[in-house]
Amino acid sequence: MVADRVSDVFAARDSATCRVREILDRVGDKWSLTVIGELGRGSRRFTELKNAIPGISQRMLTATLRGLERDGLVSRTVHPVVPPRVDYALTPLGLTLLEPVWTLLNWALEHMDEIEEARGAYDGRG
Amino acid sequence: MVADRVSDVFAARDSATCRVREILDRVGDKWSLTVIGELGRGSRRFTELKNAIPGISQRMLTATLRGLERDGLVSRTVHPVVPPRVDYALTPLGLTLLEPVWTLLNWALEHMDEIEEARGAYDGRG
DNA sequence: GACCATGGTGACCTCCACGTAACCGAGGCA
DNA sequence: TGCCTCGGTTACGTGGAGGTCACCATGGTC
Repeated sequence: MVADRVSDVFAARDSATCRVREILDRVGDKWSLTVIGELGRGSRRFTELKNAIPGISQRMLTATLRGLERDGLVSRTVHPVVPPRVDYALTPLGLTLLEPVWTLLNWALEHMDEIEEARGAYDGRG
Repeated sequence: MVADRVSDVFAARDSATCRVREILDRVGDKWSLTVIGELGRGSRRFTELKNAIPGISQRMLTATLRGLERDGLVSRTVHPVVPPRVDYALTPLGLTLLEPVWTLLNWALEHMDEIEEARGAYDGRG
């Protein structure tokens, strides 16, 4: 049963919970997952990312990419030409992240209706 | 390949990305995953949760539980006794969430070292 | 009458994630 | 001499997440 495995891992609170929080802090911000999803489709230039992700500001795209680069999830390649050309891509480590993300995404797609319904019921009760 | 599936889902930006953001907003806050993890081990009373989760304040525990209850992930059972007794447990829907959470947790445990190392290298370069 | 535990609620404050807007430097091009 | 593009950086402002602390109702118990 899945619950048992989860419990076992969660039980080691010092190591596990704090670590999962660290990765949630990384991936749980507003743009990281979207950027990772876009880069999952292939290498992208800065401006390509900006155009592909509606609503993201230049500043936030830079910040998000820096964070992902710092954590070794994304690689940054500068081509010394004019105008500048910078390519971003998922690293091998970044690629391995796609699977857990996909699992979560899939869960969201499968159960969003139930959640929506539960919210309606809860709010209806007051 | 996992990347392809992820990309396909992410490609439907309107439906998928916004939905995964919704679930990340729920699960990505500071305490929800920890509470879910604890409840994954079995039903718990309010005070048991408070004691089991070091650092959480009464107010945040209440808020977190209310949010999870609203989304149908956690059930709340009040026993009309004195002093009050309130039991919290994962709903069937909440139980299904354990698997994707476990996947993410597992990824975190497997790759945290690499991330730590990447951070060190990045910060070292300045 | 005073004190305890339980399961909260509400006022208040702080900090930071995020948004907006302006600016920048190198070179091509007209 | 400007003006363009690309890939940023910097200054500044704001909302909301989350922390702290006080307070509360109930009834048992001493």
